[in-house]
Amino acid sequence: MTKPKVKSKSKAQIKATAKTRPAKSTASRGEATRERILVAAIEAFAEKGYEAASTRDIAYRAETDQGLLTYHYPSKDDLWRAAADRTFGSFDKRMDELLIELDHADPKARAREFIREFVRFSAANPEFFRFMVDEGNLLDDRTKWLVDTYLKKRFITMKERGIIRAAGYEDSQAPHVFYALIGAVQLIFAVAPNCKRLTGLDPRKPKAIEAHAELVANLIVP
Amino acid sequence: MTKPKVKSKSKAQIKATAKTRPAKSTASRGEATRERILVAAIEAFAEKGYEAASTRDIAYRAETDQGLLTYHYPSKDDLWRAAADRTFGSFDKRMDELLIELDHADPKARAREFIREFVRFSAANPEFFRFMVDEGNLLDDRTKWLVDTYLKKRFITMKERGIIRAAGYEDSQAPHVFYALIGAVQLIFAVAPNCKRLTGLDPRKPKAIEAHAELVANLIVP
DNA sequence: GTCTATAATTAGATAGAC
DNA sequence: GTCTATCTAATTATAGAC
Repeated sequence: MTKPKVKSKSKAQIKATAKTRPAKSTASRGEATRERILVAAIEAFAEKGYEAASTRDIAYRAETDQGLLTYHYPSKDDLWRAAADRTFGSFDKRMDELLIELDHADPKARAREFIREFVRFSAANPEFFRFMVDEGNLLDDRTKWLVDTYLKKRFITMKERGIIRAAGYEDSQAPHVFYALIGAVQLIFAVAPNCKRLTGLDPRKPKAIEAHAELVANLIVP
Repeated sequence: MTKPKVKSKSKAQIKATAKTRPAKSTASRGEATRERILVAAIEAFAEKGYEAASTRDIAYRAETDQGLLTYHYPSKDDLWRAAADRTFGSFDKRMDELLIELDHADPKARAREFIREFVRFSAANPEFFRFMVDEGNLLDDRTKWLVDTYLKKRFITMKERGIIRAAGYEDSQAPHVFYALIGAVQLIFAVAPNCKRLTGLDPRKPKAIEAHAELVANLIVP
């Protein structure tokens, strides 16, 4: 639990509050540790990318040590896959819910609201973009896994649910629309500190999120 | 010049061809080595990010060794700054030329052609995006330097040369337009192998580049 | 200018005490 | 389940021969 040389955000002493409650079973204590490690891993991988994120730093962020991290996740690759599973799994869940909610709207209104909600979700979960870009330019095992396990499903759904056509494009343009949409929506949140320094606008503020949602919805579905 | 354990692309034996020509001065030989190292560094930093790219691998890609790399660039940070200077410097140069070329066009046509040429340049130089995203989410010294030295100038130019207003937006929306445009234009090229596997379309092909240019120009300036 | 050898750190993975 | 200690390998930076 010693702080590694590489600096990372200081954390509130989670364990301090846990001590005030009656002791839980060792099993659920383990589950809680496992969860803290996973949350810390998502944060670290999103911040620095796979190679640059260290398991020592992740363990430190999770208020534990590297030995215990290895107990819960035998290898760094296992930990990355668990982190990606959580990130893309919750994204999938939200998008599927959303498509059901919007089932009765007319195609154009549905496409616009889908995009707006996609912006809101991306602002709250900027790690999605970092995982995708970090694993986008080299076709290693992790990249292939990410594409085959999660992105393919999303790409197909966008076509089948008519988001592409509702926005006024042919299905043959789907690849261009797909990446243009994700880039237009997510880049600003993925480089939020950069944006703040460059423009003075902090894109994480609620007003900025809504402004971005409106702008991108107008871009894609005028 | 020994190959590092971490694999990278194999290179043609540049030195072999150099041997067939009359010997050049040691000064210009050094310049050539310096240049090969810089090109290799841009490639490696764009592929893997600052931390994950190793100076040994960069030296190997440049057909030399880590000792000589350190002779030309005393520290990894120096090398990164030289690589970023080259990348953003040539981008600045092209964009400034372009604005002069388009000086006599009407505002809307100018904005559209500016975007199209921005797409073409981004396809040929995908490293721009990786540098920006890699240094976007943490406000370290390199990020601040990048924003203050290069991005600020581009952001101001886009407003002053009327690209924002010509596209039909208020200057107050400039931050949103700026990042939405860059994301919509560049993501697809930055994750080209990902796009190829996901959609079957290789965005690096000339036809795909033109299709993307047309689509994004229509998005931003309908 | 070039390259080999090496020092000082840090990395992921493992062993074992409690 | 938790944590300390340690192994092996990779990292940046440096020293010095040629």
